[in-house]
Formats: sequence, structure tokens, C-alpha cells
Amino acid sequence: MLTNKQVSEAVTMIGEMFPDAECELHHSNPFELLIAVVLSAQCTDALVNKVTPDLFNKYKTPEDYVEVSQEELEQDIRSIGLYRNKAKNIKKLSKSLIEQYNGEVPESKEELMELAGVGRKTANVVASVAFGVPAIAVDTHVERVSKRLGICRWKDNVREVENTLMKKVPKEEWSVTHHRLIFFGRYHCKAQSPQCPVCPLLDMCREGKKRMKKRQAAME
DNA sequence: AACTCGGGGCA
DNA sequence: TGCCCAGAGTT
Repeated sequence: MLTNKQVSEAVTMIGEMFPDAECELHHSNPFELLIAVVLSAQCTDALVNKVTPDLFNKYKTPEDYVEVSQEELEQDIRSIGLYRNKAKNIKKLSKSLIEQYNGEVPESKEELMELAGVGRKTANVVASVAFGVPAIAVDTHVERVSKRLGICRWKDNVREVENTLMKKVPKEEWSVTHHRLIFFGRYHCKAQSPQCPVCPLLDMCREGKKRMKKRQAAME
């Protein structure tokens, strides 16, 4: 397991690899971000960014989503997949916003997680990106790189990965940490093709060293 | 813990 | 054309 000092070194090095790591979803306010992150479940941000310009041009407020028919909303987000669930969740979530929060997006992770279609990851992204709440969103990228590097244990569940990251990274760096780990996982430490031979973190990476050793053995 | 929802993108 | 992508809800 990496020490706190090693984790902080790793995060710094990843920061140098991705100096402008930040939320890639198009949005201009907390409500749009919330919708974009809900839509992004189980699909790529790039795909979500293809539908949001038209979507946000058509729907400005929670009322707009409540008033539209389920079928019409489904058609508007059809290309991202899982569209029936997502359309249903967005209508339900919009209704909750109107009834419980005067049409505004709540700022706490706990309140966000009560909303339809909003789980741990989505709540953390919205809270941290839109409201500056300290949080580390653990998606599959963050989970994978945390396990490969040895920040946490292989058998840890999402909650444990999140807790370990929060323990090992100073609170004021949580938001940069989660964006950097996401970029690192998405573009470099990819699920099927980690770029170990050219990785600046190889020396401290548990999985990377194992893979390189295997590679070496295969060469001989 | 396992299962379901799903079309886009790439090889 | 088949595999990979990537969370939340339900049972």
C-alpha cells in the first residue's frame, strides 16, 4: 500500500501529465451539471456532450422537464443509451427539486443522493464541481487506478476506495485529485491497455511493475 | 452480490 | 459484427 506521501507524489505527477484536468461535461449552472452527470451514467462524457447543447437549449428549468412527456424526453436523449431510465429519473428528480428545494439544486452530498438517478458518484461530482464541497467522486477510472497503483486494496468496494482516498489526500486537494485520477484512468491507465512502459508512475505502481515483469518474461 | 438497463464507438 | 465503454436501482 502506498503511504500518504507516495499518494501525494503520485497525484502531483499525474497533475503534470494532465495540467488542465477538470470536469469535461458541458454546463453553465448547477442544474445543467446535475442533468449532465445523471445522463453520463454508464456512458462517456463525450457522448453526453453531443446531446446537451440541444437539450439545454430546449429545457431550461425543472418545470420544463416535468411538463414534457416521457416519450418526448426519451427521444431527446435516445442516443446515449439507458434512455428510458434516465428520462424517468430526470422527470422525477425535477419534481423533487420543485417540491423540496424551490427549484434549486441542493448543495450537500446527502441531499443530492436522495434524488432519483443520483448515486454516490453523481452526488460527489455535483457537490464538488458546482458547489466546491470537498468530495472525491469514485467512478470506474478512479477505482481502477487507485487499485493498480496501490493506493487502496484490490478487494475494496467503492465506499472503501473513497474513504482511503479521503484519508490519504489532504482535504483541500480532493477536488483536483478526483479530476486528475479520472483523466489518468481515462487517457493513460486505461482498463484494457494501461500505458505502463511510458508511465512516469511505474516505479511506485504495484500493478505496473507486475505487468512489466510479465512482459519481460514473455520477451525471453 | 447479482442482475438489468442500451446505444455509440472502435477494431 | 462483436466487444468495450461506464452507475444507479432493484431484488
